[in-house]
Amino acid sequence: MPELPEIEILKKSLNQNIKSAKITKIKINNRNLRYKVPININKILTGQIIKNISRVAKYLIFHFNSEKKLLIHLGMSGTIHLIKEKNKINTNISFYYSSDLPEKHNHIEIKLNNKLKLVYNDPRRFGYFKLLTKNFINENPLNNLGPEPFSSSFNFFYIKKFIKNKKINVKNLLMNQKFVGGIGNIYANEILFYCHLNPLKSISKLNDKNILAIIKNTKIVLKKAIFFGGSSIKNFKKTNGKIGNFQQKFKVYGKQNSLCDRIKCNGVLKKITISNRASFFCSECQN
DNA sequence: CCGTTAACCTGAGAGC
DNA sequence: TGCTCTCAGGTTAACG
Repeated sequence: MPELPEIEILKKSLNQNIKSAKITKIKINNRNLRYKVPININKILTGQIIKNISRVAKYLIFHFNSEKKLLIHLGMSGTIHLIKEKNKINTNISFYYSSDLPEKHNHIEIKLNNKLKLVYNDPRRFGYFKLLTKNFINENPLNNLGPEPFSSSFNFFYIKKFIKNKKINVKNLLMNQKFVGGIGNIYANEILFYCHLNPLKSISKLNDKNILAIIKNTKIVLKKAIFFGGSSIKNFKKTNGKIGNFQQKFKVYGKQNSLCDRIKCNGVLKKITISNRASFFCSECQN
């Protein structure tokens, strides 16, 4: 569920609260995430000082005072909570809005030397922890990602080349992490609305104007979402005590049967399924 | 190689 | 109240 904007917000919150903290102990309650949590993670990371936390696409990367790195992907339902050790009172940082730490599915607990404990909660267990060391550089999932949406390498010529001889629709293109990193189902739908593009449109029929619109609106939508603190649906997400508010700005996601927001368009938003994912669009102004 | 589908999981909500 | 069914912000193995 978390896409680029939500991970970006989470990254900022974590840097504000646990940068330069030292890991004193890691407790694994359940190793069975998408991939098994490394059994030696406690031994490898205990004593490490968190130098910085960065984001690439939908991945969080913990950097330490050594070559080691910890990669975290939240999958569909992963959340990170920082709680105070002694009284278990929450700090204001958790991916979801919740006044308490959930009782179930707290799979990994990382104790820090600043009286805080980072807890990884993930009911569906689609997320995972991966250690990156020199020896495993070839297993780095980041190697398979396309450019960051805000980077200069996500440009007209790159897209021209990427879509050449490919035969998929534009929605699947945006969600393909090898094409561009960080866009998921919500933002793919929203970006296509801003582009006036039907999600089913074949990428072989995209003209130059369409490509430029994709580049421009991808940046606009993601930046706007970050500005509003990400999207919080169902369970609300906190970022330093505030929930994300971008869901209030949705133009199409989850809004089937509503009227199109665009001025001078009287279309009714539709919901269809594309590659097993819900897709929302206005059939009047997205062509 | 390419594109599509099913599978991995649990929980919330709808409908009966 | 409780059962069954569907759906969910992601990724990828397996298949044709």
